[in-house]
Amino acid sequence: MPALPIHTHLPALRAALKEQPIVILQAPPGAGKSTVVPLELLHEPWLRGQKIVMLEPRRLAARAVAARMAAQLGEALGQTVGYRVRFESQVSPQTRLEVLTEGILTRWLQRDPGLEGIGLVIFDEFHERSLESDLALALVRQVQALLREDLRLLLMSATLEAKGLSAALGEAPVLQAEGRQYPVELHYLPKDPEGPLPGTVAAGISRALSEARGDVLAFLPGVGEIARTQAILAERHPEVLIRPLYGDLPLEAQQAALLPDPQRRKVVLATSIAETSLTIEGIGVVVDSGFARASRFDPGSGLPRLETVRVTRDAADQRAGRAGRLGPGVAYRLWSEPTQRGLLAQRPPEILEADLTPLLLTLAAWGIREVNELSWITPPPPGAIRQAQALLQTLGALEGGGLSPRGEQMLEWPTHPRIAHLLLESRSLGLQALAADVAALLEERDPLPRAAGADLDLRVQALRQWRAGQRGEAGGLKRLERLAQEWRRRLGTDVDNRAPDPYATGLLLAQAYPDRVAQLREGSRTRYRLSGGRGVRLSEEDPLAGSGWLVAAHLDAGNEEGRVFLAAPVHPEELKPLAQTVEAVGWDAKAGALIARQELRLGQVLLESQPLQHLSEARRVAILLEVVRSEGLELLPWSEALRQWQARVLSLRSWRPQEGWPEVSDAGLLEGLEAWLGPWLGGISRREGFQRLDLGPILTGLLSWEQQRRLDELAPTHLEVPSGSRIRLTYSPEGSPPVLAVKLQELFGLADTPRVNAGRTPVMLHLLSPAQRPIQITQDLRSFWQNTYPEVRKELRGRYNKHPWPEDPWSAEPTRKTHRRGR
DNA sequence: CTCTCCCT
Repeated sequence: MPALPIHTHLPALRAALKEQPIVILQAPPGAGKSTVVPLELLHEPWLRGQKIVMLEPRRLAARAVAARMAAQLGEALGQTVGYRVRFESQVSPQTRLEVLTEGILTRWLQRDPGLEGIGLVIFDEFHERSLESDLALALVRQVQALLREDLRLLLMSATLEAKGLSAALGEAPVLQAEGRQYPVELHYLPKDPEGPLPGTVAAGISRALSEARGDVLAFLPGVGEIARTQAILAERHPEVLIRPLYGDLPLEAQQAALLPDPQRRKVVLATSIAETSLTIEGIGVVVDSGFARASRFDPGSGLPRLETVRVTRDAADQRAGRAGRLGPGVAYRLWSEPTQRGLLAQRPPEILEADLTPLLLTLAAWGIREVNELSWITPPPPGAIRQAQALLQTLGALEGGGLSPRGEQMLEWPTHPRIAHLLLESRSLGLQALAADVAALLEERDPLPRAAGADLDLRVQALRQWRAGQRGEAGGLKRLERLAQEWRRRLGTDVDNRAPDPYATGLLLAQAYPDRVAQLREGSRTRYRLSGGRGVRLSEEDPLAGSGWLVAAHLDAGNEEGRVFLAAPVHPEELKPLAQTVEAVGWDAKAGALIARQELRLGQVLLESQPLQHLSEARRVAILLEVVRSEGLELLPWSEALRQWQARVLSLRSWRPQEGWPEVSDAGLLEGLEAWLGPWLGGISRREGFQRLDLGPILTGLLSWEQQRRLDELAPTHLEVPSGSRIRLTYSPEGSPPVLAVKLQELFGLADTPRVNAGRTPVMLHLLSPAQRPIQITQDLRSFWQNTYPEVRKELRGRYNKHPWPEDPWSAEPTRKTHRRGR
């Protein structure tokens, strides 16, 4: 075995693992850690003959690493060294070292939480911080703490963040190994470029072609930029071979980009797929646009959103490192040095940006109610947790905070909970064969070009036609069929190659995506509203445009409106079993009317609505009372007399606090609304109905007979004055003395201020002129006659000469008339 | 104008 840098660190690593439950090995790419370390540890005494498991983030890597190690032992795969990825494994009873993709371990743990027979779990490429590796680590650490103190964990990481990681893991020891990478000379731009990216990258590539040697690898964010850059370069450098490279490219085209061309110099225009997943031979120069596309889960809508973001420092280093695999290389970074200093060190761990539905289902199966029962390096964010819980609830996977029987069934299917639910439901719908095809298509890359539009049914057709015999390699259909075959096997169903029913496809999609049922908006052919609440759009040319109802499987949350990439039409009647019957009962404030409808709803989307047959009186009254509470007592038909009644009762309440007069202020009435108003609301269903209430008797009912009698006696509505007039009193709710507004002439002969409240409360006299103008306000009539009247008389006598102004008011005849017509 | 990558 050739000596790799890692070999010098092996004694320290052995010693650390002997003592420590968790060890971190930091080694850059090329140090040989993935293939050397597991084999070297296989015979450690502390393993006590138990197996080693190593986790890889990608299937390709799991197979390749296992194969390299088997070759080093001179064995076939599946002897001492084996691997497992979904639906594929090479292991035997002799296997002592198993390389797994990360998710496989999580599934193992469900069945065997003690990890029996395993002595060491190695996390390779841990710095990538995939959702699965964070979850696997959290679970395995709990196993270690509760059941398996002897279990050892080794985290292998390529980046320099080992210190922070160590701190998060109880000061786990960190070993650092050197890499075996050739130096890469870095070039920055004097300032950040402006204008469209393809032009900038094309210029960078021209410079790389003239200044450096070897093939060129350029990193761009996505397919659009790659195509535009290719167009510019093809004109400028006809002598160079240009190859695009991205995940959606057919396999043959990908391979063409990987191999060197013997005749021509090659430029590969790649997405971030070439950072780690694919290695290109013969690259001498890297040109890095500095941008990448990243998917972020939007917890608000439950939809992913694709964003163009600046690369992080570790990604930029990884990109540049691609030029230093065979010899010293060069990398052109198309940004400035100040910008470089501002780059984020690493991408945020996936757990912060991903859909957490699968994670939450796993946790529920693990019996975890509260995510922080586990030790996380980065705890999952609350918004995404809530969204995942809501979705699992909708899919019927949860029950009383734990896993439901359906949730348990879902876990038996190695796929996203949405798709597991679709597969399970296909049985009762009698659509198993179609479900197998649909599930495969939902998981894999789209076999058709984007121009084909969003119709999922076209994909089912393509898969079925391919299967029926007109086979070619195009579009990864073979891969799709392998997957579909697995689902058919598990569903116990046969191939069906007939033309599919697009509405059946839509019905299946609705099982997986009940939150993505889309109803066409009125007056539009492309704009839809999702049951989950968001607005989404199809492209104008899409053959599905104009369909009234769709279920969207793949979409992008977008900014204001989302975009649909994959969908199928659906009959709304077929959605009824998924929908919820909701009683829409309440008050439409705008229309001023009671609403009582029974609605069949799928989230925000209304399937059906009909008047509610039985609205209980209690509910109706409760709603109406709430309306009064929110709109106020002014909704009721108050008259001046009733407001006075209210003020009279309140006056007595304040004058005679011991007597138990009721609290009939507006606030008090609102407080006790149910009791006094509730029984009268029977027939009301519109705002006008309140105005037809007979409020007088309703309010009077608040007083006992005795109180009603005493009210009239103690706080009469009117008083008779010497002239014989019955004059209205005006009470105030605060209980200040009631006002008696009366023409002065009507009081002649009266010595003292009239009183109410059994003689205890003198009224407030507003003495008026014959023209009803106030002359004086007083509670002391005697003093008025004595002190003020002579002056008033002098002043007004001339002006109102038809009225009597006797010198002696004490003995004058009271009158409401003028002189002449006086008796 | 506008779909990165990966996985049970």
